[in-house]
Amino acid sequence: MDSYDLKIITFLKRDARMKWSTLAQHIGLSAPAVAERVARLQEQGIIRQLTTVLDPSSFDYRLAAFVAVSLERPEHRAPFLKRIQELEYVLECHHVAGDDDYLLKIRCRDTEQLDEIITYHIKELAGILRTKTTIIMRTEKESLHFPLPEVD
Amino acid sequence: MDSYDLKIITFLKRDARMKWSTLAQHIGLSAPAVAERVARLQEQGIIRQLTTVLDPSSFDYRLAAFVAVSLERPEHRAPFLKRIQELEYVLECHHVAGDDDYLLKIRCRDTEQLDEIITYHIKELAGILRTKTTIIMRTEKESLHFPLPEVD
DNA sequence: CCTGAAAAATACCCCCA
DNA sequence: TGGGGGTATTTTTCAGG
Repeated sequence: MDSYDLKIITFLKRDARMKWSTLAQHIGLSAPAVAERVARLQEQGIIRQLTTVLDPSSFDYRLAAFVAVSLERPEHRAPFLKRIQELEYVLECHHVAGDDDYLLKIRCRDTEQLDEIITYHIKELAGILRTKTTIIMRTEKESLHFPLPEVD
Repeated sequence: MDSYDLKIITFLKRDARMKWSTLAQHIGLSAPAVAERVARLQEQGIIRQLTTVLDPSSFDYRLAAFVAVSLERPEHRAPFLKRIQELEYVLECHHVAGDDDYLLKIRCRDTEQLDEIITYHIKELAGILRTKTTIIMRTEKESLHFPLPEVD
């Protein structure tokens, strides 16, 4: 990955549909070269996906929450993680250090739906010691993009 | 927003660069109609952005952490939020209910850099009562995409 | 990685329901 | 108002160097 790749990525972060030809002009390569590099970056997994970020409130997702989960014993892990992958409302699941084992980020319609998800889809599993729910009242910043090395 | 829009969004989530013509074929509209709808969805803010998701480890981001922050008094909020917007390593900032005031998600190189960010860029501010750092050891799931209503 | 030609997709027009 | 169709133009793709 060289500085051309970095420049390409920088532009594609802002607009994933930018035309190869205009992108090529900006960075000083030909369009085929740019297309080839992007294909390679995708194959290498450096670019995970070119995707669409939607506005949650437009789809009636008005609630977000973090839910900390503690498991009783290690053997409860596998079924828990399987369930987490199935639950579409659970957007993130991180194994964390500290008092609790996992920290989930959940997005759903309202508190009633959150209650349903936690009570009937998570706590219902064997080996859930406890859950600790933290409601998000306002999201002040939500970025996908960590800083990239500067080029030029 | 009708079922055509939902179908369009569903495809664009998977591939933001999908050609209007192929997308149009899939959902049963003409290419110009699809292009027009996507432009409208962007104007309305339903589509926030067409962007690129990168692999953090490819860019030497090996550490992620949640940092809970408590502020002394409400007047410390504005400068805190301003600083948060400036700090590129802070990807998310949520105002939460409960013991702490804000929950940040930070992505950086290693623990030393995390220490530097917390100590010299966050704790350094006036009115920071305390911070509580939770290291993410493994991310089991990390999705941008909440479930959309089914169509057809 | 570039050039150049073939193929494809897009944008813009007007027409229609 | 919102979608279809046709055509000029742009863009992408693919070959060869």
